[in-house]
Formats: sequence, structure tokens, C-alpha cells
Amino acid sequence: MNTQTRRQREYEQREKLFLDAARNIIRTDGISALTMDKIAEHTEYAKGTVYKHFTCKEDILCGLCLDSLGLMYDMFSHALTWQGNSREKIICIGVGYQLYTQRFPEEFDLLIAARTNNIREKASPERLERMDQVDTLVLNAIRAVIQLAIQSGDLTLPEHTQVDDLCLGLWAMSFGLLVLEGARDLINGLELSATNTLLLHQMSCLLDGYHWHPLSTEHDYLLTYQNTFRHLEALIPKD
Amino acid sequence: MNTQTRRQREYEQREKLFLDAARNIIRTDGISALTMDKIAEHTEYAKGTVYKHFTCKEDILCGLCLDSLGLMYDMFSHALTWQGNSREKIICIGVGYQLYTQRFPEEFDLLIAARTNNIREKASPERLERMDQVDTLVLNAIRAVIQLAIQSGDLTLPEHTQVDDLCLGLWAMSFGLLVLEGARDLINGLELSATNTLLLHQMSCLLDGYHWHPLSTEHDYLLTYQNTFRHLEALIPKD
DNA sequence: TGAAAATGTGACGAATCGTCACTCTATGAC
DNA sequence: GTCATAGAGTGACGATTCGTCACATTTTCA
Repeated sequence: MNTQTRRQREYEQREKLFLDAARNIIRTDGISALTMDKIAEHTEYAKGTVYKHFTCKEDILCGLCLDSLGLMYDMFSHALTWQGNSREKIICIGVGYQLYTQRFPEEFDLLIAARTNNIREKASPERLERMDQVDTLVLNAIRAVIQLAIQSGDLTLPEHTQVDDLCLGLWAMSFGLLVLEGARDLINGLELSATNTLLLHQMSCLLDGYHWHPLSTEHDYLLTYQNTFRHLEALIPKD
Repeated sequence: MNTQTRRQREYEQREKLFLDAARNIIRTDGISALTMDKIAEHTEYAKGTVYKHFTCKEDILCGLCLDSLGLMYDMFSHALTWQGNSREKIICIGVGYQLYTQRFPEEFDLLIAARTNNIREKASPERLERMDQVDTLVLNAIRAVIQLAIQSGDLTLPEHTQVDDLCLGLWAMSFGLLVLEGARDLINGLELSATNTLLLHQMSCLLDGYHWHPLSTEHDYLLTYQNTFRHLEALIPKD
């Protein structure tokens, strides 16, 4: 009987317990309401035990981000299996991103915060390292679609442009739009045609600019959007 | 002699004093090192006096953002006067944005934070209102260029697309790229052709996708980038 | 000149963080 | 079965910081 592995398993379960408690507190009362004492109280452990798992509060926030990124990655890899042309796969990933942020706005706020230095400089190096790893996984999902598009002849990258350039561009556009869309005060001051399909349209223009075929004039991507939306909606954890 | 206006002026000067102190603390020691006591100490006022001006710490952060946004607006309006075609003006705005974030990364972190709800829900309504106003000013600068492009025939918006859609798209792309570029750990894992001109290239593709003339195949926007860069660099406060 | 108004103060209570010396418990060698 | 030991768990504690408020000081102006 291997005590060591059981101990390890229990440790991981407890870590999950703490993170779940933190997530619940954040979902109901917002990030600023999260305290170490509350986590301890909710899990019926002492605060010291929480600190056996996390170096500080920011470390917990990063732990939550790690979970979110993981879920995102799951959704993205699922998107890769979407039957359709390469651009449709990209749209499917974008839709997954959008669904996630709309379903869990508080956690998206966390993901934003985790990109700023004042959180990262406090979190433990180990957890940051793990976040980078999941970042890479997510990036690889997008890279894979771009590679596929190049191989299938749908896309020819412009001179002096690499796969990762486009990769970051797509990510930036999605991230930026979803952040700004979350700022309601800002959005209300704008005359937008439709908030939901905004990401689709902007991505379409960007990819048209890259001459990624089939162009938006050659294919009904709005239909793709609607289909992938319905498809991925079912995957979002209800919780 | 109008005592009222003098008082008012002194009040505003003091507010500026507090904000400057806060900015200095943040620039040297980071956001997490900012405390109300330090601001009081640095300005040789008591903490209570600081609270006469700001309802809470987040209110100060928003106050700093307001200043940053103001500087950004100044730079953007300057960009509008750039002699060139409409796309060059947009690039000029983008370059201004990029220069600002590179010169003051800590304050850009603030601008990011100020877009998340957990800061906004604490700041005073008055300051949020003022932030919205400056947001609108900045937006209007971009809107103006788009309108100009439409009027001059450089741009015809696609069906079901409004000026603000493109406006938000441009902003999102720039914002997203600059945030992600600030996350060094992330960028280091990518194989990018060049970080500095990344924004230029992505914006070029987006605008090509919109058929905003002259297209990037018809005009050397890299030259525009370099020229506007040099031009705006001189405008950034040295401080 | 002095009362009223405006401005400024810093001690204080409350909240929260992160620590650490200690207790408790399960394990496995004997 | 016993008992030494590792590691899991504790929660009181000091430190930090926030935001407040009753009081002190200064300014204004009748």
C-alpha cells in the first residue's frame, strides 16, 4: 500500500477544495470580498492550512486562473475537432472564448488581473510556471489551426510574418474585445450594430486582410457562428 | 477678490499634488506599494486630508487613470493633425498608444485594472463619470478619423457595420496587443518577427480586411510608422 | 476683533494578511 | 501493543493598512 500517493491525492483534493471555495466566494461577492479567513471558514480548515498550499492570496488567484485556463484549453481543443474549414475552426475557438467570458465574468476579470505585473510579482514562481505552460497549450491550439490553414493552402502568410504573429494578433483582438465588452459603461456609450457578433465580424475582417480563404464574401460565417455557439454552449459547465 | 476661485484653485493643486505623489510611489515601487499613509507622508499632509479629496484608494487609482487618459487624449488629438492619408492618421494614433504604454508600463497596468469591475465598483461615481467622458473624447478622436476616411472615399463600411464597430475593433486590437506584449513571460515563448511593428502589421491586415484605402500593398506604412514614431516620441513627457 | 466656516490632523477601530510555535494524528518500526 | 516521528492542522498574534471622526488650527469676513 502506497501511503505516499494517497497523501499526494489528498493534498490535491484539498487544494481543489480551497480553490472551489475561493471561486464560490468570488462568484457570489466579487474578488474584493475574497479573504483567506473566509476560505478557511468555508472549508472548515484553519487559515494556516490554506497557507500550506498557497504562498499568498495572489497565489490563490493564479490558482483559479490556472483552472480557468484549463477549462478554456479543453474548450479550445474541442473546437479543433469542429468539422469545417480552417477559418471555421478559428471562429469556433473565438466563440468558446466569448462564451466563457460571458458565463464567468468574475473569472475573466481574474484572467485580466493575472496578466498585470502587480499580481504576477507576488504569486509563487511554481504557479506562474504552470500558468505559462497552459498558456502555451492554448497558444498551440491556435497555432495548430494556422498551420493547418497554411498546409491546406487556405492561407499564405505575408512576407516577414510568422505563425506566432498572427496567433498573437488573433488572441489580442479577442482578448481586447472581450475586456472592453465587459466594461459596460464604455459599451453603452457606443452605437454598435450587435455586441454578440462583434468579435465574429472583427475577426472576419482581420482574416480577410490576411487573405485567409474562404473569405467572408465566399462563405457564410454567421451561420458558422450560430452553429458553433449552440455546439459549445452545451460544453460550458453549468455549476 | 474672489476667495472662492482661489480656494478652488488651491484644492485642484492639492489634488494634483496627491496624484503626483501616488504616481511617483507607483513608478518606483509598483502599485502594491501604494498606501494612503505614504501619500500623506510624501506630500506632508495628514491622511485625513487625502481622504478629503478621494473616497478610497481605488478612487486615487482612477484619478491617475484619468490623468493618463488625458495625456493619451492629447497625444491622440495631436495624431489627428498628422499630415497624411486617413490610414496614416490611424497608425499615428496607434503609435501614440504604443509609445505611452512602453514609456509608462505601471500606469498602463492601472488602465487595465480600471477596466475591471472590482476597481470600478469601489471608485466614486463622480470620477467614473469623468473617466467615461475622457473615454468618449478618445473614442471621438478615432471616430473622427473613420468619418474622415468615409467622407474622403478611402473607406466604405461593410453592410451591417457601423463606425463604432470598427472603432471598438481598432481599440480592442491595440489594447489587447499592448496588454499581451506587457506580459513578458508570454511573449518570450513566442517566435515573433518583431515586437515593435507587430501592432502596425496587425492593424494593417485588419484595415486591409475593411478595404480601407490605400491598402498596405499600395503604400509603405512602415515608413509612416517610423516617421510617426519619431514625431510622437518627442511629445511624451520626459519627467 | 471674534465668531463662523473651512481646512487639516492623527489617534483609533476594524479588517486582513501572513507567521509560527504548538498540538494532534497517522504511520510503521520494533 | 507501544512509541518515536513526520507531517497535517491550528489559531492567536504582530504587522500593516484602510477609512473615520472628534478635535485643532487657520482663514475669512462682518
